[in-house]
Amino acid sequence: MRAGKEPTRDQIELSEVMYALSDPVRLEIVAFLAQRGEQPCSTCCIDMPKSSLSHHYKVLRETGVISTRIEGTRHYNSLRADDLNTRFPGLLGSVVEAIHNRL
Amino acid sequence: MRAGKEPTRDQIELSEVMYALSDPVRLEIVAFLAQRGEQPCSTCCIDMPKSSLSHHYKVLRETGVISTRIEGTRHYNSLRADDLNTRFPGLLGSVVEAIHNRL
DNA sequence: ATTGATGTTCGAAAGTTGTCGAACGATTCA
DNA sequence: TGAATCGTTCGACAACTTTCGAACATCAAT
Repeated sequence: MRAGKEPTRDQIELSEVMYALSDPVRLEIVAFLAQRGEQPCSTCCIDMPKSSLSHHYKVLRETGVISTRIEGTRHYNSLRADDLNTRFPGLLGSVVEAIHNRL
Repeated sequence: MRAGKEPTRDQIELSEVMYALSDPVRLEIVAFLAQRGEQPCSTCCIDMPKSSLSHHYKVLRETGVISTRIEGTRHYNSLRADDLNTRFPGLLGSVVEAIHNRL
């Protein structure tokens, strides 16, 4: 997996983004952020230990799918929609649509 | 990973497709098939042992990304574009475009 | 029949991933 | 200061992936 923190736009790799989106929990997070916009980790109520959830946020962050802004004790996450659309036009949109269309 | 052979259209899962597309070798194969259409394994000249390549084709097949038609000694592979577009509109197109746009 | 061409399958080795509890760090509030 | 909140990090473990050589299966052509 990617090493550093948040990659720059140019550093975002297709294969890594695909990998980040290959886990149901992470897809859930992406769908949540797509629908609600910037949100702290805690508002996405997935029944899972904090450490597991933090792991998934980390993967999304380090692959360039989300960005995290720290404010006080809260970590606000948001999709890097602009960066992703610039790099891979249409990809994020079709993924989000696919998540919402699933049964 | 998925168990059986080729999944039916309804059985294709977003997370599994994303996983299949999270490997550079497999992205290469997908780009190749998108450009050239149905092709036997051997025409996609990726420098790798047969067994490794076969593994990647297997992943693509079992996740529903490609379909394999056997004719004589050749195994012709093609993208399941219709099935993927029905299930996840726009996804395959944006992925293929992204692969071609990469440096 | 033998050989050659295409791919698959098997088994092993090395690396990666997801999950979880426990410990930690930073911030806020009483 | 003390306690609560919000998340991260660490270490461990089981499960899964990637890679590869070797063996195998199937078909075609000699």
